Amino acid sequence: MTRTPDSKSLAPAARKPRAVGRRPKGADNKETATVILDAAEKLFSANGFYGVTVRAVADECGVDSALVHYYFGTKQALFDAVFARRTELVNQDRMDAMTRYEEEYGDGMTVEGVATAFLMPLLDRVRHSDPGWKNYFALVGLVNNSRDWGAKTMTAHFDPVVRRFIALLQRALPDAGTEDLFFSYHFLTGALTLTLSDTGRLDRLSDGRCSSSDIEAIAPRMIEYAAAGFRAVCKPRT
Amino acid sequence: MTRTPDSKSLAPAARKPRAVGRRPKGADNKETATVILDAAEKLFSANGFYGVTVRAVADECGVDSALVHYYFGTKQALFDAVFARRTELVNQDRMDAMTRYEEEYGDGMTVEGVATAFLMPLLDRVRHSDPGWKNYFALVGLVNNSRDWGAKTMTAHFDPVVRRFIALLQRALPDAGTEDLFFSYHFLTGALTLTLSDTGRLDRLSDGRCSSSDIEAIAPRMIEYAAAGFRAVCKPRT
DNA sequence: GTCTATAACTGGATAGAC
DNA sequence: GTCTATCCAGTTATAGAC
Repeated sequence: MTRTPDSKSLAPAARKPRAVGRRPKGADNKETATVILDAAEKLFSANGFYGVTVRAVADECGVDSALVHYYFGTKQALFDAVFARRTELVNQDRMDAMTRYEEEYGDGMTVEGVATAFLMPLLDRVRHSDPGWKNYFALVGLVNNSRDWGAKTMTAHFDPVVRRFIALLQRALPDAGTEDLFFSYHFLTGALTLTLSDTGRLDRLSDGRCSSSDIEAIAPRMIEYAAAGFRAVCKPRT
Repeated sequence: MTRTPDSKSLAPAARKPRAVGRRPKGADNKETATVILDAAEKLFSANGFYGVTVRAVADECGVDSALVHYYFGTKQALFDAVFARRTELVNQDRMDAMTRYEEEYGDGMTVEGVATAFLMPLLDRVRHSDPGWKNYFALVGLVNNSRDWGAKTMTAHFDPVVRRFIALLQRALPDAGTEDLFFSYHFLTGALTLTLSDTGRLDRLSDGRCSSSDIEAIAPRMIEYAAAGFRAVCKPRT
């Protein structure tokens, strides 16, 4: 991998020289397993499953590569652990937010309100939290656009929260056809996961005027855009 | 890679047993280079750059792995050739379509019209063409959601056509702020590239009622959705 | 729990016969 | 142009000392 530091920089970052001393203990002693997960999350989000070696993960966090196997077994299991760790947390929050919103507004729900409950627990974490969350979300964006295994992974982890979202939308837009709702959701999730991927493309394209990590600017626009889109597509058809 | 046919099927398809006879010549003699590009396109789109080996590409099309190096040099160069081959073609068509639209409608351009000129040359190829185009577009979807090198690759290949698109939108929506236009474009391209990725997720989520490869159903909705979204986000702000 | 050492194998790439 | 044979760096994973 380090054999092609050439042309397009498709290669992962050159591996750091093996950390000489061990990982410093004491003051900053997150559990070793957590340290490994954080490093793996960062690298997987940038280079995907195959673009990361167990050794690169170990070197990234100054831990011996045998320890990675000690804690997680296989590389695949490490990947799965990375993906699952934060998914549970954020999906629980999204479920709760949607439940609260439905209880409060009942038959007066709006597309904006439902979308806010669905999106904000997620976008809030991108906004305030440690870089670990950003890395995790970038990984979700990458997985969501990967054929076959990517879709299977998304389905396995996100179906319940998405079905709940669509059910609420159906109540907010009683005349909407089911297919229109699914397609509209598809457009929303594409916009969302591209934002989460935070590739820097928008930044470059706009000559720095806009950034895909500027959640303060993106969140209200995403909700406005999606709500208008849903209403346009999900109107009764002839 | 074939070492983990376990859990999540994150592993690429098990390699076929080496084709015994050589690739059949005569009747079906596409150029060898083309055959290799098609195979590489298919595998890269499913598994990304690192998830594909030169040997897997060679086996996929019944060609010797040394031949892949003979024609393309490095694996990186092969990837670049795959990406560039169809990009030129489709972008030329999109440029032409936007130019024709502008010439015909001038100051009477609509968001729907501009979006149609931008999107349809691309979506038309997904609809009617050989599976090679589908594989290529899935690869674009994957690259667009990859950090760093993905964004750089997109910028290098797609910036001119996107800047042209945004310039036309600015004429169709004279009151729009530049940032609102960029963010709205960002949402559109997220929806587009998720569709192109054709991961099968929408199909599964909707229990088969909708498919991300059903372009007849998606294209009009995508244009409706995006146009409504652009108008909602790009209105004059206070 | 952590490290060293190494087994067992896969990867990209090339030299050289035909 | 095409194939065989091979080099060797880098890969996952484990056994076993501390």
